Amino acid sequence: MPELSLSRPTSFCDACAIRNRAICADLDDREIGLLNGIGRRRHLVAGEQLMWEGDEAVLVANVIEGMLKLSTHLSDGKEQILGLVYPSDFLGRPFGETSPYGVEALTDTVICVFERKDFERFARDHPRLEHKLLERTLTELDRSRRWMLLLGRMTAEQKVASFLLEIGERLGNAKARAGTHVPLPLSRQQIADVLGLTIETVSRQLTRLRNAGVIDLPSRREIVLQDLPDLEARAS
Amino acid sequence: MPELSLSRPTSFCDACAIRNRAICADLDDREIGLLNGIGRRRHLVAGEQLMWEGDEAVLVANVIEGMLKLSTHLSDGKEQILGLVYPSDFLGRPFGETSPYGVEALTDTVICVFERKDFERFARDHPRLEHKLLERTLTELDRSRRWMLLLGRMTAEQKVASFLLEIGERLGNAKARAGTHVPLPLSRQQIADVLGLTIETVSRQLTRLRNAGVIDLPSRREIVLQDLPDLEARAS
DNA sequence: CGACACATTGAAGGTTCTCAAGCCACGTGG
DNA sequence: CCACGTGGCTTGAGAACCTTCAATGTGTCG
Repeated sequence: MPELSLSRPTSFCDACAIRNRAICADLDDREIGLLNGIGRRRHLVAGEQLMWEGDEAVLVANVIEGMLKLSTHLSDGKEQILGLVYPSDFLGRPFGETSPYGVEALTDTVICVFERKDFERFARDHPRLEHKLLERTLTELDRSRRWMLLLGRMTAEQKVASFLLEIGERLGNAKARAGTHVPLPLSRQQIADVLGLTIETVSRQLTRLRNAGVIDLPSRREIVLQDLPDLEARAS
Repeated sequence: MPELSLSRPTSFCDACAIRNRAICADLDDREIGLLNGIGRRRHLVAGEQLMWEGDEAVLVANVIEGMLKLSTHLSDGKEQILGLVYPSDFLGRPFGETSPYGVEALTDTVICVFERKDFERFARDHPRLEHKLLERTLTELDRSRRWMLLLGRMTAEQKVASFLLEIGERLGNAKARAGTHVPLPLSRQQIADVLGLTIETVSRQLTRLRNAGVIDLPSRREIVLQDLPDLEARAS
């Protein structure tokens, strides 16, 4: 922890990979210093559960590296993934007592965690932070509503194509181009749980797309988007 | 407009039915006066469209009376209702350029509208209001995510039962009791568009529930919840 | 190499959708 | 007052899509 030996208490945040994209972006040095005082870094390994559905929401976090899922279950055990969380996204439920979903790391992950109460106090004292959080929450609400259209009205093919486009955009670290190699942080079962399908239907749709030359599947955890326009047409 | 003749510029808000439940709840008299200066009341008749999907988002509003729907369409015309908006709810997309959904009144409606730009300026100057808006947006996000579970993983019967319970809670002006008479502000087609089903499936499920004695359907636009525990069991 | 988890493929089945007809409530005009 | 038309809702039959169940295939790690 060489950061702690510095005289200025800025350590983590200065070197933070998402410093300018997360909700902390608008804070000045003094504020960052304060925030740094109540947060700490934490590593999660793939598959590790950070929060459980219905449990008391004790912490919130910024995602620095890696990817997580938010998910909930029906009484018969069927799972629905409610959201995927990417680097620079905010994680957790401030101003609420219990977590309405479970949070699990899909890949090895680094997050910057805060006690929820500490974070709330800080947020109420720093409107610029709260404003950033509001903008982010509004964007997330739009995103989840677009997902409702997918879940309610799309066919299996449209769902899978939409999913591939989304993941391509967010992980192809640029607007997806033809031939983009995309790492796939989800298993087939998890893709099914995102799309409200079964694992078999997802598998069939993927091989259909591969046979049509629209995508390639070099391994279970990689996808190559070969014909973007075609994929977009199928996602319509 | 007798309010304008008063010396204090408080008029509308003082008499507002949702004064203590909307996002304005935490404002003091001076702030309410300012807010009142940039807002105005507007009436909508059932079926009237307030905003169109994809259009520039020029206004935001508080709902005072009545009910509205947020909806979006697939290219082939299929509609998905993304949310129902009740009295005291906030309406619109602040801090965004275009509206990601259309807004239409389901019943005759009274709203308190603001130019989006005016509202944003006011919000940034009044952190207490922005905080209220944040809490509301977080709650709305939770709600829309719960709806994702419904859309992705529930059977038609579970969807219809869940819908009836939700509407019973929000319109039965109390925690729903057995025998509660619930007005139904949606047509069968609109219910289908909320649940991601077809009108025929909704109709069949409703008659199944009626035949089972769980509900009664005195008219097309009324529902009586007769056996709450049974309905809850079917919604599980 | 063998065991295991995960993924693919196939065949059968079911729930929901589609298409079509009939029903009901309501309003209008004869 | 009743016939009639209209729009919304219900009901039925058949088809489609996705699921379920089951077997086979593939990659990874000891």
